[in-house]
Amino acid sequence: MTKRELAKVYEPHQVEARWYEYWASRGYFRPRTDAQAEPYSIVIPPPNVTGSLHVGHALNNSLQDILIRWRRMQGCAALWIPGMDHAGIATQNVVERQLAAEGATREALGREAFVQRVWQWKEQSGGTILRQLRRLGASCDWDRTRFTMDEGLSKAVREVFVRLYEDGLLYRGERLINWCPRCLTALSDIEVEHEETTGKLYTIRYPLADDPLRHLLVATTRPETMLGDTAVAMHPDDERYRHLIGKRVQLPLTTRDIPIVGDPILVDREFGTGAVKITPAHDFNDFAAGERHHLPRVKIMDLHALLAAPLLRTAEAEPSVVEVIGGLPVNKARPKIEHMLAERELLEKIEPHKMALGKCYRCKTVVEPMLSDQWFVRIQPLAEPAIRVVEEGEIRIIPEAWKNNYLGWMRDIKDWCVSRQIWWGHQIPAWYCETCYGRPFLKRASDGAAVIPSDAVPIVAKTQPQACAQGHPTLHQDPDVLDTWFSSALWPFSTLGWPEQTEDLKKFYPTSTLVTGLDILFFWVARMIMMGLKFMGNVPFRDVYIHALVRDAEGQKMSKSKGNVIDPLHVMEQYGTDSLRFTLASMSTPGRDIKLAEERIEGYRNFANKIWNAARFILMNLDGRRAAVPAPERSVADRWILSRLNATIRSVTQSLEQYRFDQACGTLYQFIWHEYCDWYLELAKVSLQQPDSSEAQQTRQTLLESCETVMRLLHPFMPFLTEEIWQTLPHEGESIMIRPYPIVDPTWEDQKAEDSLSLFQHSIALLRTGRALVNYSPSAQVAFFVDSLNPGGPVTLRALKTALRVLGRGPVEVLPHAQWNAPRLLRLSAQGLTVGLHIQGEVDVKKAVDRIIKQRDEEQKEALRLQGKLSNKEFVDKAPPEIVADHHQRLAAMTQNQAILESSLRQLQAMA
RNA sequence: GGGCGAUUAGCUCAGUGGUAGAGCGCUUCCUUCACACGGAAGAGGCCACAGGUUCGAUACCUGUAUCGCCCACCA
Repeated sequence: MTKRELAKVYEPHQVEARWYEYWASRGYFRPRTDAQAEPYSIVIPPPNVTGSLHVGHALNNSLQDILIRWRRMQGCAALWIPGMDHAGIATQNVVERQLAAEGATREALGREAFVQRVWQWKEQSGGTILRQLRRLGASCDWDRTRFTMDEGLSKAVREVFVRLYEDGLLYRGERLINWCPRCLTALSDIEVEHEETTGKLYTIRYPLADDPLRHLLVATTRPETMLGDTAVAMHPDDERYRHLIGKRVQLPLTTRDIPIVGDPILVDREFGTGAVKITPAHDFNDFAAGERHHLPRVKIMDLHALLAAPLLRTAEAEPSVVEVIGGLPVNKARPKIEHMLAERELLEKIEPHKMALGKCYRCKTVVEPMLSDQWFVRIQPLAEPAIRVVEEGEIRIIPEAWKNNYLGWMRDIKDWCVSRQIWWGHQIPAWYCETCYGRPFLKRASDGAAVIPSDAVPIVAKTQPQACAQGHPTLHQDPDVLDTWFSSALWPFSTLGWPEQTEDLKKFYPTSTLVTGLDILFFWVARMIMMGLKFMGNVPFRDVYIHALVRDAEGQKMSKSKGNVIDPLHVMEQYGTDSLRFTLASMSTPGRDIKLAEERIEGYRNFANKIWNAARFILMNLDGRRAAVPAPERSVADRWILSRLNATIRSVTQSLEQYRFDQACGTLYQFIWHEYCDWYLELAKVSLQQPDSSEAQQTRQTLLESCETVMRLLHPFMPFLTEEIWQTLPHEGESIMIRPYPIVDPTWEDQKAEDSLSLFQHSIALLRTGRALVNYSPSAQVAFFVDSLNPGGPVTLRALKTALRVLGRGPVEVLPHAQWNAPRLLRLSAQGLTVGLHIQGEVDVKKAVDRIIKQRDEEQKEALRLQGKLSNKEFVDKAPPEIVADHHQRLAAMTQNQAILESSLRQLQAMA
């Protein structure tokens, strides 16, 4: 396409698809292999295989792509490893829902067929998100795409499991864990979300066993669990109850009586009645208290969180009670219990009470503390070095505010429950010998899986053993799978080929930067640090950049149910990928959530179009011109823009080094729009008026050079637009994305040119203000004077006279203010600069008069303030001299301004 | 209950111990040969509140209020 055919409006669509294909086909996403190139690597936070791109992903991956493109252009061997997470529970839920739609269940299908079905689904519809990342421009090395359940990563998982076990950092045992009664699996502590709710605090009368007419008052929020009580506790130093310790109470609704124990840890004397029921099988505190007092654990709930009749009978509930609540879920049973207690006059009172309800992070079902056999990682020994590397700065957390968050959690970390009672995931590499155990294992009714007894001895191995140590072939593999975050924890080294000692591993581990959201700091980041240190002996990454959460314009979390979701695919379709990327990056202020509104994206779409048209202008002027010898020296304008560009390069690079994407974008926006387009292109037009002059040739060269540099500077942020323009400009090389990133060039720095242009800009601005005050159309030619009271000012202005005339649209004279001699002049003055505008014909000067009066009054006020400060002895003595001098200077300038404004005012009033 | 963060223009947000800034929106003017997804000129702020430090505080310190987030087994 020739340059003249470029459309007036930038159309991102074909451009994006075309260039992405071009980059991919030429292998630019692979890291360069020359030995001296410094490695720079990022592993992607693997999105769920079920996922599709939402705006959070768009942010996360835009930032990663900015970093990786930037470093690649800087000459690093830049590697960005993509991949996906199998997302155990989430994926299982998705496929189960599909089955349900077909009227099937996973139990009916059986484990093997179900897992196969998930794989099948994964091959067909999984990984949509990776295609969407391409749309976003993500320059991942797709040849290295990994999946947490692919062969290599599964091998890494087994290796880690075995070694942790051998090192005594993994154990299996019966503990109270968080149980999701809908997903039917254990959850780790952080997989439980707490939600504040108002419940009720029940005060119940427990009759004393030896004196049933007297009662002990016990407070609880969960009366339905009382059937599992095995003791009542009070503080041993509590005067009210001390005599009761050792006695027993009759447990209402049952035929049991239970002991009264003293427990200073569990009981807070100030709360409730000072007496607490202990239900070791259904409450975390009570479980611990039960251990201290060697209490039995009475289970009254099954895995669906139903108060199952057989369990209730075992708990010695009265038959009539079993009749009423047997088989009911917790929330249905509670009012029945309440009613029965009230009937027996055992309910003292009910008060409203605030409490935090735990919910499953995958399905929002209320979780139950449940007693069961699970695998745990002994976390303390892993946490200690992981704390140290962050404390000592070997890993930097950015913004630093989150560091304490991390350290606080790590210092108080609990053992990690890693077994899940689902089918989709890495099955635990532990086997149990039925023969050695001595009794046949029970079979679970639902799926026929062996129920492994608590005290069975596991054989942990990387591959399935044929027989146990005694030679028995009667082995059963643990039916459970590992927490999905177990494999994610290995991601930075498993994706590089570990446990093999690959070249990639040697070159790219530790990775350079991890870009992620705060929501998975504990789930993922902390665990990667622990596992990296344990298995690689080194940190998994140097920098952790934590970005914000994207919310809607009202600050609400985006969710499908609220209907406030901004779909990045839709946005890219409508405004272009570059606009979306630039918007997200420019809003990435550290430590603050992003409230994303569509208008914002539109604004940056306009920015992209502005750039497009600037480039179009340059191309039009480069095109078809007779070659002239460039002028020996660059013009002031040329030197100025190169000096400003240089400062921009410095600033953008510094911002990127500090992960200040917002600052980098702001700097680029300001420079490109308000310096490059608003001023430089206008100034360039002046010298291009004689297209065949050597000055014009020099300007064309500067235009080309600066534009090409700006494109490279902007490329990491707006990869498509910049490639499209860059390819159209005369250029060297195949693609902008493999050209060097601009570096600061000291020879471009030119403070004198910057000062000159600053004076020029102020003159034009003042003149335009004057024209607006008397309503002159921008095209009308109006003569004007200009004078600078600063030394050197007039010389500078005279040198720029042509530009003043063209941009000021009128004949201009640079003369000392005293020599201005015209009957009708509108004079405006600011900062030692004065402009006088010839007023022609009939104009309404009232607006100008008002404006000048206003300005004069404001300046008077400010002058008085300055005078006051300067006559304050303390200020003059104690403030830094440069500040005092600055105040003096400003006061002087203001006095001059005022004189001019006054005379201007008199003249205008005479005219009116 | 503990910890952290926020409070600046109508909205979304930068920012600094010494003249308060941007984007969007708003008002007025302009279709001038890069761009109306544009240009120009404007209006609009006791920088949450109260104390303190300082010659000087929107910025530093303390407290208060409101909002948000994270953590937490007080029955």
